Amino acid sequence: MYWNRIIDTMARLQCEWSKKVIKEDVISHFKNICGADVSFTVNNKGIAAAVIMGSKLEVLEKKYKKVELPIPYLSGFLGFREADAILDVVKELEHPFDVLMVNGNGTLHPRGFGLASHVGVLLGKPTIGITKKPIKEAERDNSLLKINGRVEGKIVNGMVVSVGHKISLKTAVKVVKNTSIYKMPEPLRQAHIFCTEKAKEELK
DNA sequence: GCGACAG
DNA sequence: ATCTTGTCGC
Repeated sequence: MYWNRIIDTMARLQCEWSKKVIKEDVISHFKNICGADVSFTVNNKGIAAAVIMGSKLEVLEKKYKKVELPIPYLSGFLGFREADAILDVVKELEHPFDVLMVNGNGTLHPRGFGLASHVGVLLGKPTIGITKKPIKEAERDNSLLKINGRVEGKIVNGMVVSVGHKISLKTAVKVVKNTSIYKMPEPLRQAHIFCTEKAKEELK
């Protein structure tokens, strides 16, 4: 009964908060890069992990934390499921970082406020959204991805890249290219490996 | 019941 | 996301 109203409320908040997203570069040089991801165990519990890498893609710091996911997965509302978990673990990091990479969309989203933007606005730092496949509402135009007729994402090496916050799409693409060895930027890949490993340990 | 889905 | 091996292709 209340579920439809919850969804309406979340959608309204996304529209409102999307106005806060800055789709321009606020810094020009990216030294330390953070990747954060969440793996699930059971009953909406999971492990959030964050990894910081330096300019030569060396690991500077790794952190993980047990988390609870407040709502089930629902396309278009991933931010309300995972953003707090990611913020919790990222805030425990001691090293500084210039940009955060997240497994999800940024402005390539029906209401311009995917997980990466959600995390970015709440954190107040530059974020980049990266996914393996475009969100269903996206329209493809060669390597460009449009939502509501506007270019908000780009396909790079099979990955979908979009602006999370405080960065331009052009720069976001550049950062992703510079940090990719495999088909996923290293900070995100390491964070993913780390949290799935910890999630499996949790199941023992 | 089946397929589809940003994860 | 997660359950899960080998296999085809570059």
